[in-house]
Amino acid sequence: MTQDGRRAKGLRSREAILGQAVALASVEGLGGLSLGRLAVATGLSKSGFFAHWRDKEQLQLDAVGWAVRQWRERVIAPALGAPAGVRRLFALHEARLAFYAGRVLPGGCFFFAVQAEFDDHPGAVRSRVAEALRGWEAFIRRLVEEAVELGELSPEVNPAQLAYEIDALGDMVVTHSRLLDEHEILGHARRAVLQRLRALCPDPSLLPED
Amino acid sequence: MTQDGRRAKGLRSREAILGQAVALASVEGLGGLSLGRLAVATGLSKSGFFAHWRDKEQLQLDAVGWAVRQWRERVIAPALGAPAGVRRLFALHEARLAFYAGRVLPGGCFFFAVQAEFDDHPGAVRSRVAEALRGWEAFIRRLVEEAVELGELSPEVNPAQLAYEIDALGDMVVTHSRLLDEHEILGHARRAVLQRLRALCPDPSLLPED
DNA sequence: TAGATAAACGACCGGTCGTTCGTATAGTCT
DNA sequence: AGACTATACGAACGACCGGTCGTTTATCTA
Repeated sequence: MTQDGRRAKGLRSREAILGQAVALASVEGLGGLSLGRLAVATGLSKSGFFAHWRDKEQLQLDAVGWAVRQWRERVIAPALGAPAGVRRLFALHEARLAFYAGRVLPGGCFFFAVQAEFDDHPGAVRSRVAEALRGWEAFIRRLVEEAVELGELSPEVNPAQLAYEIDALGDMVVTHSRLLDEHEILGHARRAVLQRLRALCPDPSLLPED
Repeated sequence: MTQDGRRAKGLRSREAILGQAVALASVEGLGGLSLGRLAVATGLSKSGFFAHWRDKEQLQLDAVGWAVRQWRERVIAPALGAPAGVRRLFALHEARLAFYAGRVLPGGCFFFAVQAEFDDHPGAVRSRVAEALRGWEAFIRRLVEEAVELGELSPEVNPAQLAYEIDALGDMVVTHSRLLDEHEILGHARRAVLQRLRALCPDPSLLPED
């Protein structure tokens, strides 16, 4: 319980480095993440890293963990502020779009970049990323099921199917908004999910019209 | 017009190399595409490449061009075999899913990998990729407009909006099918577009039920 | 105060990267 | 036959990569 100034400083360093690493990886990917450049970005020396992580893979794994926490705080938590049901489902979609539009990460989305990079590279990092993705899909599915149970979505809805649709319509914003017209793409992504939910909702007045 | 055996051989080499490059880049990305590994995969020497391309960027640009041609042959052309309208639109979606499911490229999709990689890296490659993406989106949009003109889609349909949805629902298959259950994801992607089109189509019998 | 410990550093290693250069070979043209 | 040219090669380069090592500095503990 004694407060060790040394360990506290180390913890601060780790957190700062992981934040930078996630931001950098959202642009360059976890593989293109060079320890040298990361050192420059954090004002530390390259060799100093190995006091905190055994090798690059450990840093990558911790970066995934850090990104999961960030996603929970910036996307999931805000959505949980909305009332359960179809409104919470749409709030989740909007929170995600806001995360992208707000340029929280310079590359848009850590997970998108890392999924595209590691889907064909078996290993510990891929396993963690797949686990995070499964958790995310399961979370959306649960919100769908909640909405069905509350009678706010048609009972004929297939939760896994709708979860895939919502996720896909949001995911594609990351690259397309950077290669095409950002404002237009964000509008398409928002309206696509909104109209889909309104069509399935017995009481569309729960959701904005447009 | 005289057939030069030397140039013919060079052309064959270039085509073989570009095919390998596109396949490799669908896994590693265009940046992670190492000339050394590419040389081994094609049975040539690394230095021999520079007889064909000034530098790596030229090779990358040609690889994008090759991938565009491949996409036209393997996805767009088959779809054009279907009658214009909503059936052609769905045939396009199915041809794309077949391209992924058939493992034509080991990484699933060249464009997906390259878009994720270059959306934040300005330069000639990014410009070409963005141009290819604009062309692809415009193509889907045109098929939507055709279907509307033929009365096979509700006149209230926003073509750009629907094109985004179809593209997004197909795009996300690339990573998700590799990180989750492939068969399930393919089913979600297929059914999502199918049901969306059937709901907008005055004569749903034009499309399969499921 | 002396010893232990954690954080961070500079110098350096072997390996791979993209690229250059000089050269050999084989097909084409005059 | 001789000049020319496209293809391809081996050797070598400078830059950068992930990672190791020994050391210094600051802090905590006995």
